[in-house]
Amino acid sequence: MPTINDVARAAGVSPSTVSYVLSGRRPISAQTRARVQAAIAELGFHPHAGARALASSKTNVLALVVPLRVDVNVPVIMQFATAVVTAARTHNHDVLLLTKDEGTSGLERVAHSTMVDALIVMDVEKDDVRIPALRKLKQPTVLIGLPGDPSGIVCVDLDFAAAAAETLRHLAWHGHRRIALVGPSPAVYRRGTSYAERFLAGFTEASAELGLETMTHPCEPGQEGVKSCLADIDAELPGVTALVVHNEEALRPLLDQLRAAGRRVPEDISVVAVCPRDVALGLPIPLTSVDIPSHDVGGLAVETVMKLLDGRHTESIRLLPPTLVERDSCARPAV
Amino acid sequence: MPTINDVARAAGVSPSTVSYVLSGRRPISAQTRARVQAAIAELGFHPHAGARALASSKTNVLALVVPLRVDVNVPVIMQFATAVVTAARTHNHDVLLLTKDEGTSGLERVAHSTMVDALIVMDVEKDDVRIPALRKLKQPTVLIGLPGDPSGIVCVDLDFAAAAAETLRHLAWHGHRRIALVGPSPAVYRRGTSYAERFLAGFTEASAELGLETMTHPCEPGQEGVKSCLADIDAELPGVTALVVHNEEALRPLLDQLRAAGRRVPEDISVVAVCPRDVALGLPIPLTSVDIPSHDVGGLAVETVMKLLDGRHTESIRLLPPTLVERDSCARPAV
DNA sequence: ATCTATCGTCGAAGCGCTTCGACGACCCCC
DNA sequence: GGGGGTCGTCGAAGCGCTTCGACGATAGAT
Repeated sequence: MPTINDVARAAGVSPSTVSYVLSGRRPISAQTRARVQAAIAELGFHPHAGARALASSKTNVLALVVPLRVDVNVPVIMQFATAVVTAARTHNHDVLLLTKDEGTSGLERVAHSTMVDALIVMDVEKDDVRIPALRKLKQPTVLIGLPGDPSGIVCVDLDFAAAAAETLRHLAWHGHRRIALVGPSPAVYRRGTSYAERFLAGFTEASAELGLETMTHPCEPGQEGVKSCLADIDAELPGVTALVVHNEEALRPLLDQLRAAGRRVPEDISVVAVCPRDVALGLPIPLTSVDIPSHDVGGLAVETVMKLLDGRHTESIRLLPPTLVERDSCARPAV
Repeated sequence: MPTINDVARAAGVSPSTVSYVLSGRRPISAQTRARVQAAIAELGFHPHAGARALASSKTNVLALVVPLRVDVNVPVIMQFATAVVTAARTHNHDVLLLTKDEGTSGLERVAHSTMVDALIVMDVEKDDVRIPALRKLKQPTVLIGLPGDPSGIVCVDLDFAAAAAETLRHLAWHGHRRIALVGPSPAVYRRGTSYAERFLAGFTEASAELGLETMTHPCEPGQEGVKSCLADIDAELPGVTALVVHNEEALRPLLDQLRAAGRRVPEDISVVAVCPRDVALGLPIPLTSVDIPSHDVGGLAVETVMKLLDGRHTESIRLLPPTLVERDSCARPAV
């Protein structure tokens, strides 16, 4: 492995000049720059990351903390991850992958040992124990999600409250008045996962504003969970003409159950989902849905991190506006 | 951030002594060690990763290259990734996440700049362009999968040929004689993805050994793909009593199609799948399957990398034996 | 023509750690 | 009781890079 000294010698300049060519932090004449670049190319020089980090206090590495719980949303997480990696690369950064189960100590480890310049943390909970630790780090942090007390930390996410309102507005516009929300599993609510609560709040509020008759119900996973959820809904709010489903796993069994019960979608009952685009498209009936834009959120997280690293200002909460895409699962209610 | 000098001063020893306490590479008296450890704890000292890497030429970081293609197997990849991260952590290593789309240059970048000690590469293809580049790196590499020419590189994977044999043996034991393989999509074969070919080869060979009447057919994704695949199978090998499905995405539509055609599983037709356990369990009928043990393969990859880093010898190809798990999708054929 | 900026380059210091050689102190054995 | 080990510790030399201050050269302003 050639070093910067080898390059300097080959180009007939001093090492610092090579460094300045690389970083552009001081003006270098065109001829010198060309000679240096030629030497770099010829020797196949790559600056030693550790040496660089030591001298500059910058690693050009981001930490990404992902949940490794298998129970939910694995593809979504993977989408986030690849979006983050891809976006980070456009800013000349790499990504160190951490799992949530390392907890607070994992964050402190990589931060204190200066392995990373900044952190992106997914799957934050309402009273996430990691938040206080993150506040103390010298590296900036961006959360994907919204904790109970976001003060001192920058957060990005989809605007789930707006997403809920959007689904109801769409259904109301189609003429629906009695609508039920099939929510995530009770475990998700128990964990205090913020997007669940924000969606719920948005749903309730928009329902009141639009003067709709609605109800909400969490939904356990599996065929059984969906079955009992639907039964509860029929009992509590008979004559429901539309369902808003904020639960990826329930989608497939839900469609199965409806079909088994002889209720056609969308003729007898409309369905609007909140899920990633490919899930909405991968079902027997392409679902009208508010897409969860993992890719965009991941990209936004990286952009925000970069802003912070540049010392630029940024709002402390950035919510992406939802977009509802019409597909085939929504119609006017049967009279 | 305290440095090793701060710790040394606090403990009343020299920096090198602190270093030896940390690394254990030279004997240190119990008292001194205790004093140093106390100082470390009190100051909250964490060695600077860059400085360490510079001085020791070790980063304690592994690169993991994942495909970011969305079309296949996302959950499996995520399982691999978390398995790798978890296993790496038990060896005191972290994981840098790279995407396959950075290609050869991404590998060279992280390797030449000494960001990582070793690489784990997923989704290798038969004539993977990255292989020659990997051979040239000074860092050891472990592939998950098997390229056409694995010479000079260590590979780990599930033994897909044995898995195929296992499915046929199981079906034959149940009394099945006419069996079709529903394979991955043609795109997978075209790409030269080794597990597809190895499974196919194992299937054909075991079929001959067991004297079965079999056929094989790739399967395009989606309901349509499955439909036409089943039609082809019925045309080419009428009276098939069992299907071996080596195609995760096809599983669900396949069960749908069979049901729609009034063929009950397992009474009218048996199905054995090759897929991750949770996929096999998540379907309407729990499927008898050879589980793809992402977790174990990921762990094995890390163990192998560690061996190589320690300079220990290891076989150049390590295939995990498959295990078939009986569930509810297999029965004796109707007479 | 003189003074002051700016440009382009160099040299040296230093980032925080590991590691090698050295050196007492101590123990064991003949 | 002197020679040869091992034990426990220190000092110093780097690892490869960035960055600061310095300095000659050139250019612009007066």
